[in-house]
Amino acid sequence: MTGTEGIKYTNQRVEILNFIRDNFTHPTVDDVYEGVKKKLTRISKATVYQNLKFLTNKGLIQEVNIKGVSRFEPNLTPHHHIICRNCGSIVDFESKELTDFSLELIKKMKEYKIESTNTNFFGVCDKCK
Amino acid sequence: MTGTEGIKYTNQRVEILNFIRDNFTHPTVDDVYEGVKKKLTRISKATVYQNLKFLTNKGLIQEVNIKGVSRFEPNLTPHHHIICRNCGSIVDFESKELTDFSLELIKKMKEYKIESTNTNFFGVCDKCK
DNA sequence: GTACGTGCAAATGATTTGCGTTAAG
DNA sequence: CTTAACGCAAATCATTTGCACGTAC
Repeated sequence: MTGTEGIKYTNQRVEILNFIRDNFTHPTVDDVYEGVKKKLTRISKATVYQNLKFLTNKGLIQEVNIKGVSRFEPNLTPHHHIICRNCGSIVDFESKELTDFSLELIKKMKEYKIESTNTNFFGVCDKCK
Repeated sequence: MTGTEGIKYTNQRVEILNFIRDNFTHPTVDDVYEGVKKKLTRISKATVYQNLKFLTNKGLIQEVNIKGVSRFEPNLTPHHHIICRNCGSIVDFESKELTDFSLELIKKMKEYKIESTNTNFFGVCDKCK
């Protein structure tokens, strides 16, 4: 893993990182706080904020903003999201095909140097149908 | 235009709506407030918030959240966004081809009833290159 | 005339910051 | 030992709400 040199692995930081790595539900700041607090009862929310920013900057986790809410995920590879407008659940949608198609299409826009792309799908999940 | 019956067209509401209809830069709440204040100097920010929500609910404008910031746009048709990571500029990218491709692809996910889709492109614009 | 909208100030909620203390390397 | 991280409380910033007054229809 690159960028991991010189990181102080405090208990708090490790628990936050592990929590996100074990969670594919795209937890919010509060989700992370509540989850980590079960092990580290004295952790403060400021520490959670600080570490989520830190880990994101280090590229160890990724931040996604969905409908104005910050969420965090361990999946660092290019992918897409399917979002249920009823229950708010979010699942990853891996499709290199879609990523490639999007990037190919955007090449026509010569004014831009595009670096990444992602597609959001909004609809209703199985449970909510 | 549907849904426009029974709307009280106050000065404030009309100016806010016109401001967004004339602006294709995806203004934030503050951008709208500053812009409309030039004509209606006594308008309050609460009124701007209330009307942006109101107009969005009525389907007269659309809200997009980009990197955690709420923005508003007059473009009601399905489209995509190109975002410069340097200057933050956002431009619309019309591509029925991409929308259709995305929707076709997602049909394989039988668990979901997808209603809409949109793609964000991140990169560097001409000026910032 | 009535219901809805407005402006203002206060309330709420999310996130950041300052600072004295603690712990990783 | 030294520097970065922690916990806590206060500060900041975005957004919402309560209410007395104003205005569209």
